Amino acid sequence: MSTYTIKELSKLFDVQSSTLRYYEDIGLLTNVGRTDTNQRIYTDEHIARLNAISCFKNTGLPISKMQDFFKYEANLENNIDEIIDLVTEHEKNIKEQIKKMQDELAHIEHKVRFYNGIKEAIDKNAPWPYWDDYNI
Amino acid sequence: MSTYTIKELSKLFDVQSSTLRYYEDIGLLTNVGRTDTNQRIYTDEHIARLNAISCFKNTGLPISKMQDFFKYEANLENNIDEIIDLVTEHEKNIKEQIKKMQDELAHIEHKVRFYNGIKEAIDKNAPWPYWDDYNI
DNA sequence: TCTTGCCTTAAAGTATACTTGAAGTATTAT
DNA sequence: ATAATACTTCAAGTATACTTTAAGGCAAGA
Repeated sequence: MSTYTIKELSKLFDVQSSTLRYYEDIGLLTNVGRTDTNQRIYTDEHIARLNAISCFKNTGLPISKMQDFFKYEANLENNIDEIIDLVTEHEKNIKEQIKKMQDELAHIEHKVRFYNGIKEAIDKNAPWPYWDDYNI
Repeated sequence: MSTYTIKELSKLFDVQSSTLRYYEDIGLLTNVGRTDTNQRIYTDEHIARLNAISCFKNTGLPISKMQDFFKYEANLENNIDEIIDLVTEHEKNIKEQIKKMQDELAHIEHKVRFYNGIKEAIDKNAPWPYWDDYNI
């Protein structure tokens, strides 16, 4: 089983060392070992944790929910319903977010086409496309 | 051309009145009219603005970029390249966000299946599924 | 007319998620 | 050995995006 220094994890996950200390302070990272000179040692357990944190973060799960999640996970038998609720609700949220982003992407793509149309008109000294077409 | 009170816009866009005042303070809403007793009056121009703000917000564009966008839009002839850059980069960001969310959704769906498997095992008093399967 | 409730400004406060600073100890390269 | 860099704790600071408070003016129903 491998071990890692704070700097190694920092590079692996592209987070600052201070963020790793912060995650430990607030209970997202637990059971962090120490060298005889008090420096943190992480293990593959922490790699797995940080993969989960990264996934949760990328999908907009707030830290408070992550704290709940890892607390539930530490005592899964007694919190299985709570953890299922948490991940199921988060799954639903992600699907809604994706749908919303896809809808809004269409609007942004429209804006990109619209302003490129304006630029062409400016370059050719031609009249601008109608603004009526803009606010769809 | 219709006009709207702050309360009407607040309800239409599901934002607090204070947020509409804040958006005006920081330049996201401009040319807001007043009644003879100093109360704000909005027009369809502001409806269009708030649709754009809402779209940008839903797709994670920071307010500082929105400020740039509306400043460019107010003087489009001289800022057409800047506004095209802004919306094109934002389009790219949204696409990346959607892709990332779709990838991470697969992980969350895996967690949902995994914890439901645990729950079934608990309910049946059966042994738990292997943790090896968990960290994919 | 009174009361309730919405409007106004300006400044201060809040929530979330870190980040930085200070002071001190430890490690690494020359 | 010495200098530069990295580690430690703990508290305070920062960034973003609002939200609330205070103190007062305006408005609509009983």
